[in-house]
Amino acid sequence: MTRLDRSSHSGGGPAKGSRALNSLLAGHRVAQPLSASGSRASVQVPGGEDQTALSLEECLRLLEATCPFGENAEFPADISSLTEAVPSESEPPGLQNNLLSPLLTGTESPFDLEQQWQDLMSIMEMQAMEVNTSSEILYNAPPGDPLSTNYSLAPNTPINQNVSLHQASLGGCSQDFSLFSPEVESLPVASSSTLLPLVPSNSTTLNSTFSSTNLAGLFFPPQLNGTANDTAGPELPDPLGGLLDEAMLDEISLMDLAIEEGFNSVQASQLEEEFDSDSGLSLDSSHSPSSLSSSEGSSSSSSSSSSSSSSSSASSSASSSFSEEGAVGYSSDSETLDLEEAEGAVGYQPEYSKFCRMSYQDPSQLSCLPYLEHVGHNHTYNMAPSALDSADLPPPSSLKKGSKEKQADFLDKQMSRDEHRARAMKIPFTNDKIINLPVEEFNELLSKYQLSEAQLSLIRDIRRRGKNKMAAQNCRKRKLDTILNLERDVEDLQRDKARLLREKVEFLRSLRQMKQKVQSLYQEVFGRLRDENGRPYSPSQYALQYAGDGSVLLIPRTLADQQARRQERKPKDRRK
DNA sequence: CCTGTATGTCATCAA
DNA sequence: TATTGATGACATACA
Repeated sequence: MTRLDRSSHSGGGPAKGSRALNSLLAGHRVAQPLSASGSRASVQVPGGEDQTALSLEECLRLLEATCPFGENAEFPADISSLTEAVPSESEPPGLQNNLLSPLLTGTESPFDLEQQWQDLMSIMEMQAMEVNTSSEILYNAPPGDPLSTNYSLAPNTPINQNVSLHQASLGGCSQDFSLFSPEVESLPVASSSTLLPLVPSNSTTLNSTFSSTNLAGLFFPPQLNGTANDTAGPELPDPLGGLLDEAMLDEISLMDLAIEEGFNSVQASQLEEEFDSDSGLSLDSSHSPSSLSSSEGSSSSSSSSSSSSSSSSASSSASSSFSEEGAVGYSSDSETLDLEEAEGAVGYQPEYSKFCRMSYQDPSQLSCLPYLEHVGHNHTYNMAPSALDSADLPPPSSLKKGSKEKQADFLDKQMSRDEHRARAMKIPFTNDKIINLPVEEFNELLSKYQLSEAQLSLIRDIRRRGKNKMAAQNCRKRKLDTILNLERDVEDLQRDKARLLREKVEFLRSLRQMKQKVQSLYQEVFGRLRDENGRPYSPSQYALQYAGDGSVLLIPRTLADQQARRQERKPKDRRK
């Protein structure tokens, strides 16, 4: 938000006195030559007298450049009442349709700026939904609402001490940001660059919307305009004004903070409503890491987990399965095979299984699996499962028996049910081979042996189950990864949302500052105007208005309001 | 005992 | 058509 910061400090507060005003204006020095019309800014009284009280042109250009918002919709009350009071015939020539043109002429293509503004507006519109509740409240706030109070307290506002500036500064400014935009685009003022983001998106409507702008109506309090105040029409809702409430801005900032820094319980409660629509996925930051770690480890540590679980399980289960299947002894070859089976049962990763197959060809490689090292010394799984089941291992003759028993138990625990079945059915090769060999090799292997139908059926089941087991593990891993990715996406989106909200708050803050600045400048300019008798003009009777040729006109409020009202109608007619 | 988690298994579909 | 992978559903073991 550097640009906003720059914009905010570039203007500073309204200056008092000509010197201060000049310095203030110098701060907004317009680098670009005057618009095509080149006419000097002038203050015109409808009577025709041309009273250039001061360099209004620059002042008002500054005003425009400083406040790219607002439209004639600002003060329907003033407009409507004044329109009724003043006949249109009294319009001074050149007042219509040329209120802004000088400021627009010579304007360079503002498309890129417009694009920026459009982007901003789209973001704000999207997010306006989220703050709608509070916004609506503020939109409909009565004239004496906190907002009006807030803005009536604008610093250095000599004219409107007792005036509520709610309408002037808020009512319409947020309604249409296009009001002053042309200046911003056309004037390469140092400060203008800081305002670029606020350039309106629709430059084509600038002339129409701006031409009728009644600056007095914008910035002078209804209290000063007796008739207008009484006949105030329905206020147009201000889509942004409500957002400017300081409390709400702070709230949003807090929410953003909460979002960015993770959701603790308190913050989560604050944001509960905000993120109610989130998916059922747990967004708890504390949850994510744990779930992530668990999932990450699900595959990599599957072997250890399975081994630990099986080891912790009672050996009775293994021995019972042995008793069920009641197979008999294995050859020494089958011992090695069993070792592999144990591996196959534990190793879930396909790579691991392949490695196990290699280890079959070179059993010494088993040593790389620490928990299988002592398996190599276990000779008990040569015994029939029934023998193991009955716990009648070699006669209780020596201490070795105990260790062998343990090893046998350990191995049994490593064996899957299919491995036990395979052993029971005297399947002459490892489950790992059964499962992982390619079809051709698998069929080749089967053809080498004379296998019974039951054995073949078991082998096929083992292969099917083994493959499905790995598939299930992969499937679960994928599922976890998907969930994790989704959670990450949600977090990213929440971060983006928080960032956008933060930007929105900054924009609104900047906007409010600019509104105050424009208001002060207007009052400064108006307050320096003097009539032929050297007396100041009454804000209740006169208003400043842009003319299309770049001049600034001092016109009766009634007339200005009438014009504003007329301009207000035009868009509606067009819509029809 | 209940509950949540991890894992294996089956059924099914699709490639 | 057989094989294989993916996945939902269920069962089981376990903490």
